[in-house]
Amino acid sequence: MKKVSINDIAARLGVSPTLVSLALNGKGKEYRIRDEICKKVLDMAAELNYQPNTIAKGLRTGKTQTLGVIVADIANPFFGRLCREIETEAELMGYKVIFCSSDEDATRSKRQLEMLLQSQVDGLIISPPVGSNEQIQFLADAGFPYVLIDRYFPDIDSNFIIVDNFEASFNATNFLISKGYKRIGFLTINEDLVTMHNRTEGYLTAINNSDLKIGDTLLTKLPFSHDGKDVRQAIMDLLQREGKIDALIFSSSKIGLMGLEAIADIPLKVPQDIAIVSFDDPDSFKICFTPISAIAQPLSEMGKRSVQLLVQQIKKRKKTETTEKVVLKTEFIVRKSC
Amino acid sequence: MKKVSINDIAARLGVSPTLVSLALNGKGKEYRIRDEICKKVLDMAAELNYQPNTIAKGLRTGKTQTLGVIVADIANPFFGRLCREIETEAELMGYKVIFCSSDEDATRSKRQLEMLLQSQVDGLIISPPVGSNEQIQFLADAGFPYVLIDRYFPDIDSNFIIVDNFEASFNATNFLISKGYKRIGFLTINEDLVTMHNRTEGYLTAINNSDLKIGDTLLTKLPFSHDGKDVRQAIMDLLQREGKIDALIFSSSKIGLMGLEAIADIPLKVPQDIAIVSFDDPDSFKICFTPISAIAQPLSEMGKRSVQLLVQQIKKRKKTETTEKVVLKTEFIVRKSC
DNA sequence: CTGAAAGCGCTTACAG
DNA sequence: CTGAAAGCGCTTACAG
Repeated sequence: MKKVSINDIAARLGVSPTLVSLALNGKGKEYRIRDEICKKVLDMAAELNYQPNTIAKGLRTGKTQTLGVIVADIANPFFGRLCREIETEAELMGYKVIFCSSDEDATRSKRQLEMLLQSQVDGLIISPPVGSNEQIQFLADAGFPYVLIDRYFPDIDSNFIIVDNFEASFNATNFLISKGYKRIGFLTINEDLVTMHNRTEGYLTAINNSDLKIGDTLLTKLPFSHDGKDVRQAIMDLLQREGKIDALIFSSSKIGLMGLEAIADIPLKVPQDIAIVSFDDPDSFKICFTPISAIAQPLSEMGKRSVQLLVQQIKKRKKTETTEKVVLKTEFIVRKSC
Repeated sequence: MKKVSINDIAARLGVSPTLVSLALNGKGKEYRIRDEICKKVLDMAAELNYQPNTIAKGLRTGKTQTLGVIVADIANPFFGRLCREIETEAELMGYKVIFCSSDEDATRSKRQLEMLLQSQVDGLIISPPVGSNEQIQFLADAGFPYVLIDRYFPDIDSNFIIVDNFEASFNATNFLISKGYKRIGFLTINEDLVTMHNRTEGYLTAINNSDLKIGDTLLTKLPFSHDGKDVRQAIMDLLQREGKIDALIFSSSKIGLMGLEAIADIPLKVPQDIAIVSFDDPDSFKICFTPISAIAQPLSEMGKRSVQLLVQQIKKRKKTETTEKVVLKTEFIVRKSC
């Protein structure tokens, strides 16, 4: 496959590569190139099936029209759908995207960040793992265009798109309280992510504002690395407390999926034995043994806004002085599980 | 963010860029550069936090260490997990990847293919939509490295990785027959994809080899564009045939998910009212009202093999004369739905 | 209206 | 052992 370049077209036509470049880029008018010549160039390009080499262009212009995205795992339904939204919006705005899954591992994300920077991406959308603070600080200091998504670091001034996790958690907990549930458990992970922290705080605040005298006794934090067995064990523990739980909130779809598998296996009947609410809203919750009430995040808006915010930043020549912090609302979808 | 180049290092050290390039690429020994100089270069690179510009390298060498992937939709659990496997294996082999979702639209995939080619990807992994035959033929004619995945075009000699869809479908149908089900429906889409075709053939062959005298009367093909309502309607139709269906096979997880939602809504009890088997095995099938028996594809192996096969092709300088056609086995996972 | 020249940041013969 | 030069395929002042 011999690739045809701008020079080939120029040679065939006996004109300069400059002219070909100008004509091809629609700058014919601007540079007052004769229409007739312009047309000849376009025709020849079509005839030779000319495909511009975008990396050569990128090297010259310093813009690659490529975005880098780092999320925890593109196979996870939450991030997969988010990535899809990002892809679609990016395509609309003329960007392609390189996706990376960090597995919430700061070492991996650091390697991926370096790779993306070396690939000369124009900007980054990142869901930063615990411990990646310096990586983000580096971007901030360098004035490199980036947008954080799903989480942020309170001590680093960044553009970010998140949802109001505190409120979502607070409302869901209050909903359960209003339904008469007395012993409401909360299952989360022991991480320093603000996202998870805020979800826990929302739950605890609702509990402490209520007449339920349970404090944080039904709050369980799973270790950072956990699997289905750990989740099952945690649920068993909550069931064996004096006055076992009558409702349980999962702080993410990942935990929720594992938790529901355990619950089906124990088995417990939902909502008779236990009421369930989970963060996120993967397809599975709709066809679950009992459809699960869910705190759905506005994935489409999150994806779109993050790309828009990023591209806006890329386009701006001077470093932006003020960062934009977008906090979106979640939607509480009540199904039969409570 | 001033980027530091090989020339900056050379200037600082008073040596030539050639030397720096050689040292940085570990060719010091090969070119008998003094160890001492090599070390100085490496130290200076570290000190200046030098990041090689991979697109400049790509322009010069003709290799970008980038793979292009086109699937139907990265948010679809099947393709999302497949992409994740591809990402991981590609990273291991030193490649980054640009993912595109074609939505099974040949016009979109054509645009994406052009974009990827213009981006100088070293190779492509494609799940080609109906009607994209010429796009694939073009790659084949050009001798461009590519691997098809999940489907292929019988009349184009390509490398591909698929599963044995006929056998999977044949076995699953026979399993239902052996369990005593008499009126086994099959819900698929009216597409010309071999994958879907083979699944249908497997079903029909099993039915026709049996004593069940149903022929293709319980085979329903949905229109190319279908939504939950169409699926629901199709199931209602099958239930209203004289001697309604007692078992139903879904030919993909996408249809399965919509079908199960309809079944929960009608409502039908699984497996009492109807037994269910579905192709693919998303998480949701495990926590479904009744866990669903599934035909699981070896996603990890598919992803890994496709990358390996592709990279092997890229590395080979001469065009490969023989293509490799990999047909993997599926795993039939029996759960409570039948 | 059009072209020659420089340069983006690399690598790779080639020469000495 | 090391450097000068060319070139990958573009774009962009600059000159005429």
